[in-house]
Amino acid sequence: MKRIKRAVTIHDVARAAGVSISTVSRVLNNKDYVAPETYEQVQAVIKEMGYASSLAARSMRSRKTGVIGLVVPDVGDPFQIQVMRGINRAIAEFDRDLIVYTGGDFTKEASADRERYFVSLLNGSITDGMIIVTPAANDFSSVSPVVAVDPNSHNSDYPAVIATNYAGVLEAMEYLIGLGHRRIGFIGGRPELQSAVQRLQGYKDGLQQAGIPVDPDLIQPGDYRRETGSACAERLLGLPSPPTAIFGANDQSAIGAIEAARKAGLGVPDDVSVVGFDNIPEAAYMNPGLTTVDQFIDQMGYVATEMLVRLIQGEDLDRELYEMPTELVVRGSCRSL
Amino acid sequence: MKRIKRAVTIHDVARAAGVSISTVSRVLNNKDYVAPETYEQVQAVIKEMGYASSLAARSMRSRKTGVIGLVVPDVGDPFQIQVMRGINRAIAEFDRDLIVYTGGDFTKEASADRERYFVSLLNGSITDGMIIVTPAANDFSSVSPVVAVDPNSHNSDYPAVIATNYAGVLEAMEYLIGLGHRRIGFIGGRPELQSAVQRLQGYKDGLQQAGIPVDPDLIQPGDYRRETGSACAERLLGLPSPPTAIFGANDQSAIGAIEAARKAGLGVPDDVSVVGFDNIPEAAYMNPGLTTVDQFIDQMGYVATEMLVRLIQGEDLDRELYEMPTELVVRGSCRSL
DNA sequence: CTGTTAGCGCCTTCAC
DNA sequence: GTGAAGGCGCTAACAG
Repeated sequence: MKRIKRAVTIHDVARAAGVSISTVSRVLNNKDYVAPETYEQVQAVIKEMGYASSLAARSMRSRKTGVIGLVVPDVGDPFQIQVMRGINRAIAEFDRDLIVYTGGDFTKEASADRERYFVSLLNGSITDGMIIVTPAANDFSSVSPVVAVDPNSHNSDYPAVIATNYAGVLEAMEYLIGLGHRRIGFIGGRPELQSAVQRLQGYKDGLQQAGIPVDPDLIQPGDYRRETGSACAERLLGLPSPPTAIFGANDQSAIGAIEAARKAGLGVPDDVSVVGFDNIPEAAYMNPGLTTVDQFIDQMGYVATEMLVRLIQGEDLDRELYEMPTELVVRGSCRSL
Repeated sequence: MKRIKRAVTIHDVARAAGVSISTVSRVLNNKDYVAPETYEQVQAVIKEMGYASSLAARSMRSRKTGVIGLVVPDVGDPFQIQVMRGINRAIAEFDRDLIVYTGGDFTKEASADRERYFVSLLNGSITDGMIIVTPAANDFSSVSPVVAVDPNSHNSDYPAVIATNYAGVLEAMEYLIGLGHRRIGFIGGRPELQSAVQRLQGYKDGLQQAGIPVDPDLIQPGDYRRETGSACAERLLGLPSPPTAIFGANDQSAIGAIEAARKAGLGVPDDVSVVGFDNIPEAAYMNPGLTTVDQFIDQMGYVATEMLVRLIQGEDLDRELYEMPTELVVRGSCRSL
């Protein structure tokens, strides 16, 4: 490993090239006119010395760094991975760099604090702007713009991208009810997120539109995680009058529900139908495939990045809230009664 | 959103609190003695103004930032996710911050360049040290330490953590051969990585130890990705004399192989036995469970972080190469002939 | 215990 | 075209 004793600075380059630091700075930034031969000269020295300008120093002088920050609660979560994919795509396209921060396993309170900490640590100093996925915190103080993906219920004043959760669930409920299901269980999401609230509402309204009363026993409080989904489904299936279908607020919950069903010796879709929300890649891999509501996750990441870049460039947004249309994807996890 | 017009600096705080900037700096860093009442005073102002010191400025002055950088080629890969989990655990324990960079879909050449770029961008300026997972590049020029997880074959001079790949594969081969398998296919990993080289060698030597000749047709060049594993397995199973067992250089390859087998109407383990390497969580979820070699991935991440922290603190390492012992985990994906 | 003074590495006027 | 000088926000001596 070529471990250099002391970092090579713009000074070193200038000295080696026999020019002043301003000239080096100029060739670095491709601004102002530099004599072609001087340019080549300096470039050669830079390459030879393996010089790279210090992000720290650079960002201190000029407000733009070209790097975007991303805060995700859990890198292991498929939803969040998909969002990252979309962001990565956009990052490449907009010629930015991406730095991501990810918390560990924290309580809701602790993650909110970590999010705030990271925003104030990075934003405006190292980072031109940040994207926060499913924020636990509901306010951030930051010089630079912040965009949320699937925002917290209490920070609707941030620019954000969110799916048409309500409409999506409604469509899926109609499908389920059309199949003849009347007792439909629901595994909720992280209640502090708008998506979770909207999906729950869609569930209730879907029932009501069909004239089916809402049974509180059929609504289990989840948190978008697979294990929790499994536990919720277990309770649902253990009810005196168990549901014939289960709606997971996201695919992870639904997958957990399927696991619970199998563990209880129940077949999907033969004994219980299951529907999810998200359309993560796993949903298609499964056997049978999971019927779910596609919310085009990676596109959400892309759009969020696009919005953030506009804000960074000082442009205005067409709309502060981008609503990603959803689409029901029917696979094999449901059957008609 | 509380968007502040201009970032509040240490100056603003000092002025508001009626003290000098050094005093503010002192309370910030909890160093030197500050009168308790002054301390409280300043803390109050800091909180009220929502002040956060600029990482950029801070890291420019003092060589320590407390943040560790991580470069992972693909955040969507389960192996890498597990490594990150381990790193996160260590980060919390050592009271550091973690910033991760992840490339998009690049060619090998391009990712090597991106890795180098990021190391020089961050290391020594924003970051105290970096961990590189499965590096494509084989050299980095950096002031601050770099530790690799599953290193490139050509940079064995970096501190690194790697599993006992050779021994692990050997053990699995003995198991397979003990089951009566003689024609065993092999799906290789990313050939530039030491792990891939060692695993291939283990495969060959395992065969030879049992007196089974190595058939080149049975060795397919993979790249640790599921899709590639699937394609390789398809070729293997299409051979005039197909293998009765397939060894995937990692679990992703093995899972891809299982998919390919199913697509070809073959049952696992009834028609083909499959073994993987890694023991990613998915391996246990599958049905049947995947027999694989556990390399305690998250522990690798933990150890790498531990090593890096020592290096950052100027301590010496007991050994430059930490070898994580592996362990065969037998599940249901193999059967005896 | 607290304030003053140098820079850290870089970009940006302003002269030449 | 190029160099010199100032300062970004902060910490680390050095005085008091």
